[in-house]
Amino acid sequence: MLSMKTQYAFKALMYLAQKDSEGPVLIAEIAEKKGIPLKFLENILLELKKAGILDSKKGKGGGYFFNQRPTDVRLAKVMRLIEGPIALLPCISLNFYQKCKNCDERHCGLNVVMKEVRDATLQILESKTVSDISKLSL
Amino acid sequence: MLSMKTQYAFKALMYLAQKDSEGPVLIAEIAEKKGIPLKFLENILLELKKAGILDSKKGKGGGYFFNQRPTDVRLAKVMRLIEGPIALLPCISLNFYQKCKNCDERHCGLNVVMKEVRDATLQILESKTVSDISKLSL
DNA sequence: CGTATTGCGTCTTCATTGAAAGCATAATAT
DNA sequence: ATATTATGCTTTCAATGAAGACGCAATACG
Repeated sequence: MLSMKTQYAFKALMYLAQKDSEGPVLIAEIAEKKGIPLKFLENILLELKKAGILDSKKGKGGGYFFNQRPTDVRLAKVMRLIEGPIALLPCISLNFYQKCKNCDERHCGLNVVMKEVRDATLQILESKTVSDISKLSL
Repeated sequence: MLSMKTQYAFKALMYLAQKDSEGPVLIAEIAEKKGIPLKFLENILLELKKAGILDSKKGKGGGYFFNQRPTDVRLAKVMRLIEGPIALLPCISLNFYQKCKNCDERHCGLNVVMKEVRDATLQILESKTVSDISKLSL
């Protein structure tokens, strides 16, 4: 199951994508419309900014907006950034690999099956973008 | 990512499946061979027993063994039992459904994509059994 | 200017869960 | 009876999730 943080991140990104042409959006507006605790949302948006996905502007008329185009932000990227590994086991993860103890990966049936799951999941999350899911929500 | 508990559960089941014909297996033996903390493993095996997957015998010559046949224990069942929901969002889960706030599920793009992920994952985890993964490990 | 607006940074808190460890009890084979 | 082994119950300890408080920094606009 995804953490609240990740779910909030996706919701915020969808909201921003829908308002993409309208200039900076207030954190408070996103928080209210999407039912996200304000301070928590600040952290999330900041993380997305540091990763180069969003940008922000301070002061009056400020707020958050996309730095990259929503059509370029793949869901897998957001997942890895906020949630961490996509694979179900550390010994399978492409970006967060860790060897597992007492287990020869070349002869581990669990490894084989979980790789199948990872590949199926990745195929979906790498092919869909924030723009895709925001458009599905109209 | 799966919890340690779930990873241990799978490893223990694989070990038991490989020794299926040799009578009860000691908790201590599984713990040692698979590098699992003894007391933690006790809890896990007990849970698997209460779910009807395993059975145990006390006293000398006792230990754990399969109640159901390993070919009948689907990975999805173990996952749901030990880990919880397989879906990435509560509003998608078949067995642990919860409505999500501030989100109309019929018009949520995130919902659509995460359902695809769930279905792809389920197709694999429902079709593979403990017997399958234990045989892959020889 | 300076003042209101808005994001940024840091620190603290609080509850939940993960991951065990300890110890006493119950069943079984011999 | 006794040794062996599983079971039950309680507690602990660390990490993480999920926030809340408060002050600082940048910007627009008059």
